Amino acid sequence: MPGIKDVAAHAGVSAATVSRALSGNGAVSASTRRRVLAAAEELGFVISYNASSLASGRTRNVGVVLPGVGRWYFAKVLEGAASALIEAGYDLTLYNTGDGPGHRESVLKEMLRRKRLDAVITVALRLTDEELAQLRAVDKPIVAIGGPLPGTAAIRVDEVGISALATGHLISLGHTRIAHIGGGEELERDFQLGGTRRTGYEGAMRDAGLTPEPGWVASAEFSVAGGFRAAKALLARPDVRPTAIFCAADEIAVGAILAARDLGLRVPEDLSVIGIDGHDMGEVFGLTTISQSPEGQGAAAVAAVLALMRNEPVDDFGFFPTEFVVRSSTAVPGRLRA
Amino acid sequence: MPGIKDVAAHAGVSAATVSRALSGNGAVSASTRRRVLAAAEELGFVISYNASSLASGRTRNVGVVLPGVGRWYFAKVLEGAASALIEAGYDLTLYNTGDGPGHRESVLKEMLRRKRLDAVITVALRLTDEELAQLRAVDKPIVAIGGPLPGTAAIRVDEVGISALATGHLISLGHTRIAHIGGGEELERDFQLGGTRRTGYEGAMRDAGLTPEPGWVASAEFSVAGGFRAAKALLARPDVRPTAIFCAADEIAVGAILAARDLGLRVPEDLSVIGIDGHDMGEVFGLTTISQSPEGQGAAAVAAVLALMRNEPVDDFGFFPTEFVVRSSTAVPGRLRA
DNA sequence: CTGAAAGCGCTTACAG
DNA sequence: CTGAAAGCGCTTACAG
Repeated sequence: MPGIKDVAAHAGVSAATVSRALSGNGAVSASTRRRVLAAAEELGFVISYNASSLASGRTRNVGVVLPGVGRWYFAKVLEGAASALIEAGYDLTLYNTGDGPGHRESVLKEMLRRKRLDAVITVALRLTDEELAQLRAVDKPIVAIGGPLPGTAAIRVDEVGISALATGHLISLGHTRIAHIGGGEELERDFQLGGTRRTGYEGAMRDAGLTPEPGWVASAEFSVAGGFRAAKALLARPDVRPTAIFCAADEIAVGAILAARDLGLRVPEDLSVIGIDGHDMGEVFGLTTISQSPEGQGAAAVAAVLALMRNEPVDDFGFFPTEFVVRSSTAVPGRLRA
Repeated sequence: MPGIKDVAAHAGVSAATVSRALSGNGAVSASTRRRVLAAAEELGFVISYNASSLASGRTRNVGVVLPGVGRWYFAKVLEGAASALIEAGYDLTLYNTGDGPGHRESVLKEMLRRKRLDAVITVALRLTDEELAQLRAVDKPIVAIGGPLPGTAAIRVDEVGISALATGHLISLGHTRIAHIGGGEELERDFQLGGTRRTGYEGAMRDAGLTPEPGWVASAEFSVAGGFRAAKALLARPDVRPTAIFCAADEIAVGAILAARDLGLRVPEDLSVIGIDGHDMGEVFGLTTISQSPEGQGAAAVAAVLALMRNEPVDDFGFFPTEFVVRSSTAVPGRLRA
């Protein structure tokens, strides 16, 4: 493997000049630069990031910390971040806090501090004060997606707002018997989505003067199976059956639609269902949802992190934009039909 | 940030001894080791991987190259690999060749050669000879999952065998009109799953003396929506309608089940459907499938890579085990019922 | 078992 | 614009 010295010899310049020509840091005459680039190309020179990092303190590597990659939302965020980082010439080191009891601790305590990172992007992570202090001690730019980290740049959608919007959509159609399926307890710790989305639902209900029946605020895993089970329970008793369900995630919503079909209920005639996400599966089910482009969130976090590394101010871009996608799973409730 | 010298001073030994005590390479007396560990702990010492890598040539970092993370299979493989790597104290650098035209090339040409990797795991990647040569030039252990890289350790399921098994299951139930939905063309380039799975299907059909109608071998995106569309087309003409479909992926199979329901066909009474994967969604749909544990494949690849790095021989473990999961989406065809 | 010293392959003031 | 030299923070023969 040729090193910078080989390139220098080949181009008839010093290693320092090669470094400057290749990195763009420092002035180099056009003709010298050309010679250096040609020599590097010819020899197939590839820089050693370790040496470069050690000498410069910059690593060209960004850490992405998330609670799992199996779930749709995380995978999409990761995809968006990976794409943006590769475009910018950065490596992506993946830290999965979710799988395994000690992993979360070892990620936060050790991995992140090994000085191999220029910046950190966290996804849907709620940190304890101690964990946050550890992260900050690294003194690198941090951008949080989803989970607001106090005092940190954040990419986040208006959870309460879109939840109220989704609930309001059902209300405006004439529904009064509206249930909600949110995230389960284990999810609360990190994701904290459940809480905020439920808040939006409850606010919209209250504002409309509606009171959910007991049991209408359920929780489920963020999965089709989770939604299926929760909706089955929710729809089991005909006397207190809701006419609409606002689900905190599209996968839950799909599960709810399947549960309804399973019980012989028609969607949307007998039951309206709305989700949040913009999951690819939504189209097949005609799912009305609020699309939140997780890929876009990942890319936005990368942009913010790159700006912070250049010491550019990151304007507080407010909430990440979402899109209301109306399909066929929501409609006027049956009893109001002509 | 304290360095190795600080620890050395604190423990009253040389930096060399600290290095040996902390890394385990080289002999250190028990009492010295204890003092060093105590000093490191007290100072909150965290090693600089860059410096360590530069000096030793080992990076404690494994690269994982895959064509995307959005698809279920990849996300699960990644999850399994990430978990196993963190357990072993390794970082995981993610390379996504899939998103963006130039990404594949830049990953293979540049990123992988930056000497920041101890080993590489590729997932479902079919490389050109040139790309393979580039990869090999890095001279690090390589383990391929799914996509067989000539001359490389590989984790792979018996694609042809399980496809024949799935098709055979339908045949043994009495089906003769069996269609197949495989992966689309764009998938072929990297995944090459479609091809081998179709081969298994065709072989089983031939062995049973069955000839598929024209149009019964369809292809789709590996997604619910893709399967839905392909199955809709497949089931459109009642005169040549199959009584069973073998789908190359569970997501396709779920799409097929939804398409059947949409057309008023009952599963399994009017149509049997079988998939491959073991997708979490399968249970809700009662999907019969062949489960292939992608997390397990990711973990197995990590185990192989770790062994190779220790210069241990990696036994050719044959095919990665799969599990036949019979649920309610497959049954004796309607016309044979009592 | 331990230490002094060279070296890993770059980057960057510093001087010209 | 360019080069010589020091240094980034470790590891590892080498010598004792």
